[in-house]
Amino acid sequence: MSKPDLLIHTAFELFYKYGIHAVGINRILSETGVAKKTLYHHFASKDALVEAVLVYRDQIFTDWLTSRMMQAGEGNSAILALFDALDDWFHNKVAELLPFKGCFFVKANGEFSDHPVNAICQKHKQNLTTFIQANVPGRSAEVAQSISLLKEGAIAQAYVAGDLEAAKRAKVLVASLLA
Amino acid sequence: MSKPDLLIHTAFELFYKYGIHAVGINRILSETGVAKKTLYHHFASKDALVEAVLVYRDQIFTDWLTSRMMQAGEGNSAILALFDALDDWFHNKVAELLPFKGCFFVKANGEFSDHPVNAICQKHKQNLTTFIQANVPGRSAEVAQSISLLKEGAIAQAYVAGDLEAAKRAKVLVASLLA
DNA sequence: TTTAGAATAGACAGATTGGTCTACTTGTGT
DNA sequence: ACACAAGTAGACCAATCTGTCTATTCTAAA
Repeated sequence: MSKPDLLIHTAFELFYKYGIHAVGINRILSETGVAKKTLYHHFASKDALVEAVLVYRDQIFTDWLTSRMMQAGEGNSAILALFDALDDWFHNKVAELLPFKGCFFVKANGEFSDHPVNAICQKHKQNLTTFIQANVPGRSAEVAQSISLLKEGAIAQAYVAGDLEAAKRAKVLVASLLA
Repeated sequence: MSKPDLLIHTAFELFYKYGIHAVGINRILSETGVAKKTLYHHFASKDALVEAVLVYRDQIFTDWLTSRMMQAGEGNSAILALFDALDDWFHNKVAELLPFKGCFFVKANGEFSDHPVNAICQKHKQNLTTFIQANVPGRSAEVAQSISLLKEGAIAQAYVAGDLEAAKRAKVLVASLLA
């Protein structure tokens, strides 16, 4: 793996587990074995690394979720598959997402205020909502927002309250919404 | 206002806006005008202050939400009132909660890992779910969890995605759940 | 009026932060 | 064989972090 990729990968692991402000550059360096000069050769600042990490996670997560949905077909089956996918995530059955620790974008967004990070997080959520919308009867933006709400609720409830069955609950609610 | 209360109040404002790790002790001191010695006279450490802030917010928030619910009566009306209350919060109509910046407990929880803070945040969510449960037909724990899920989803969606009408969407879903 | 606790300012300590820099070693493509 | 980019270790910097401490003042109750 290239040095930039290694840094991004390791930084994500640490940021996701411990929080972004709680993890210093030096810790990322000592865990990767990469020299400080090399990090600053590839990234202008810690902020730049943070943004690269968000882009990386956006790609991994969005690819995974959309492929799980499309694999199930189109329309309602795709929507229902979304919640089956979440359920797998909560129960740590998805290796590529790493052990479940909530939504990285919600966490990152909460650590910054009036910062480029906030825009990246909002965009990530918007993109997913748009993808959902394409699979909703009549492509209704309203319905897509409601489904996103259920998705966010399931993730938050699973993480903060420790309700690992939250995705199944949300699936029931989404089924009645689509009916 | 007593010094400890002043410190807690100001610390909450800053933590809520900028994040806990992003705000240093010195900033809280300079904004309050309180001496450092005084802070450490009342709180053993920054961690102790953080925990006091969480307890403070728990009280303010829970008191506000439960009183809004009970004010509307019992049972289904209380549940529906919960989402009307959220809607007011999102639109900054609730002075005592300060300008809406998402759920403080979700944010705080995301900044710590295997730390007393996590237990406090989980407890806060559990307490609210228990209160909801008391107003649910048949006192079903399952239904209460689903309503909590909708509540969390509305807050996350309103904050991260900027969907300020999320509470109204959640209210529609909860109505169908109760029907 | 005495006295104890709460408050003050702010110097100080030791650790850690993000970031720069020098001097050197590698690896790769021409 | 040569040149250039990417990598190395780690010293160093200024700023900031949490937390301690001294020396002094305020305030309220006995």
